[in-house]
Amino acid sequence: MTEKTPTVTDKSITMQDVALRANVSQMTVSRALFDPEKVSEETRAKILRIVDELGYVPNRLARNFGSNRSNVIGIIGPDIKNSIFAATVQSAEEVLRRAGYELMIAHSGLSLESEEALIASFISHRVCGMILHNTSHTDRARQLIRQAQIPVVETGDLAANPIEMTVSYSNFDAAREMTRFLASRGYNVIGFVSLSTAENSRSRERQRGYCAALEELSLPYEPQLVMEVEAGYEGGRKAISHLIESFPRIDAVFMGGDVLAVGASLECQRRGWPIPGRIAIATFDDIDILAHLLPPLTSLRLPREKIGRRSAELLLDRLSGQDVALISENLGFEIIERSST
Amino acid sequence: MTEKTPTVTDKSITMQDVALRANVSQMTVSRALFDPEKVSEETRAKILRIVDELGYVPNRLARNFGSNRSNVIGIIGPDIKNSIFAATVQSAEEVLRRAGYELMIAHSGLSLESEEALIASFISHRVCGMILHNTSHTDRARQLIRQAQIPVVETGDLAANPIEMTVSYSNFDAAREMTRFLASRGYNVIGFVSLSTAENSRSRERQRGYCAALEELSLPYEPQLVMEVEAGYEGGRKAISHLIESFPRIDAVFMGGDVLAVGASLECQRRGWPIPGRIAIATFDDIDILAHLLPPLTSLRLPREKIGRRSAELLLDRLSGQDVALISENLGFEIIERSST
DNA sequence: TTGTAGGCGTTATCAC
DNA sequence: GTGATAACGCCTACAA
Repeated sequence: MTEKTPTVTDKSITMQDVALRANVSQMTVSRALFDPEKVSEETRAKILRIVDELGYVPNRLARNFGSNRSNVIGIIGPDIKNSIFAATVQSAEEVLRRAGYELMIAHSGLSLESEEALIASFISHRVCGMILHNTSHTDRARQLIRQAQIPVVETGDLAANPIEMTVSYSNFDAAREMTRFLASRGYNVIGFVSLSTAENSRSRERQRGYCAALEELSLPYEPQLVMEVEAGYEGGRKAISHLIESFPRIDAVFMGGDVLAVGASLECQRRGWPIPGRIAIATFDDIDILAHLLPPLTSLRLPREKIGRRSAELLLDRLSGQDVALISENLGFEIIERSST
Repeated sequence: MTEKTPTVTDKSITMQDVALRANVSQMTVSRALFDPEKVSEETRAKILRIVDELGYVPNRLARNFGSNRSNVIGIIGPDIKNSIFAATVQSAEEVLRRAGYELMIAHSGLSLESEEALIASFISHRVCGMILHNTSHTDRARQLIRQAQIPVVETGDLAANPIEMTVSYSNFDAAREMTRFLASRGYNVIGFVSLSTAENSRSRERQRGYCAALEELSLPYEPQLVMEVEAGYEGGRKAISHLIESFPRIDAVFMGGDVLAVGASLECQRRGWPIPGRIAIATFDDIDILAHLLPPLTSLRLPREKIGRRSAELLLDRLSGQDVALISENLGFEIIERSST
């Protein structure tokens, strides 16, 4: 058996291997690859050719370790399947990868302890930055981040007490505006449905916004009009049935979550309750389906993609040395009025 | 200003720091943490106490580098927002994290070249394994993986030519079965709608399955009954309108994608076309909403979570030394019959 | 433009 | 059970 192809070696190729073949020092190979202006045209060409021949791939682990700075950014959210978080991850990833960074991902459920453990894990990996889709953290989590001295962007809500940078819309403002919008359209017995406010600070803020608007509008707060349900279409269906049956005067409902709203809409259709004739429906997060429902649902368009993009950009700014202290970027929202109100 | 708290140090705490405080060598600290049986009860306790006091966090970068084996697994899919991929990521992450691994994530669109670049990037990070939500790859991508000698699981479809391990259901089989199912219910002018088969091998396999079933059933293949549309609800809506108007004899349609099916269902409602009276609808991927539509849609339940879980488990098996060569795990699917057929 | 020396924080290996 | 020492593959800093 002739050996036309080199025998398979177990160890991967290093810069040293390239250097030997090119008759240069290992440092010159390093420069040719990552600091090309500092190497003569000629040697660089030779080195690149050999790199290609050998199929050399730089060892990022060694690079990051040696230079004491990684190109990995960590991102933590409650649930990867969650549409806002998924959009954030995707758009952040696009920006970061183009700039040469990698993304480490983890989900924490809604547990702050779990988030803390994930943060610790990321920091032990020496991530050079983090995006947290959450604005409440354990004390130790905050301390870990401070100690690690890495840039962090919080999203999911405008952090009241940001660690450093926060990029979001305000759940409170958005809910408040939408409630006011419903009132401006003549509805005055407005229900509010969300996920558990005890577990989820975003739901809590939305509920607060709803309450604040009622107060401003001098509308009475009716405890029976405020519900918390389990996630899922079923939750939305049950909620609207319950509201209509237990509080027949209700004329509008503001669903604090997209899936809940779709469930509610479908339940109304099934029951033959006209929207908005019997009840108007408005909701958070303008997911695509809302425009196709019968009738299309009025909703809050959140800057999903932009949140990820801006978060990434701010991280990059900080990583390139810009020493901007506390940043709070309110990306706002938009009320999309459709025929459900 | 008295110094009650130690001055902030820029550099993070190392094993050496712990070792000095504990009056042991740095190696003993390493053992106390990661090989505890090899250290006396007494010294271990002392070391752990000091680790805690100092808030020492092991440097994973250094560990991975020093041991020449990382605890990071890479995962690449077409689109993080895609429901099947998101479920795969989430369930894989749960299994892997429990075993002490991290996840690096990237999305490739549908471009094989882009996937290749991402694979190269992951390999340069010395990921210890990969999950690819795709079964077609460039030659160089395959070569990179072979050369890196890391375990890889392919998902998204049962790979015809697996690199090593593949965990999925068969898109071909599933489409074939569903088409046969529709025929068994008495429908015999069955349309098929999917995303672009040129760009997406999964769509292609689904279309092939549909065609194969027609042939087995001796039903004629009508080119006008087979459509490819853009992703989104709008695509599904346009497709069903077009099919019904241009081929009125149609009595059922098999939507090769969940969003398309929802769009089609909503369009039928809007048009007043009874389902299944005017046209029956069946679809891929039993997303939650299908059960709540009017009428609920018959669909293929895919083992979404299980795909991620099993992929992760197989990787872990391989990483713990089990040298199983080619594995192809067909996780199957299930037809969920609802009133739309 | 190129090279040399030293170090990054850990693990592997061998000695005590 | 514990310690010393040499890697690991690259980058920083300085020298030629």
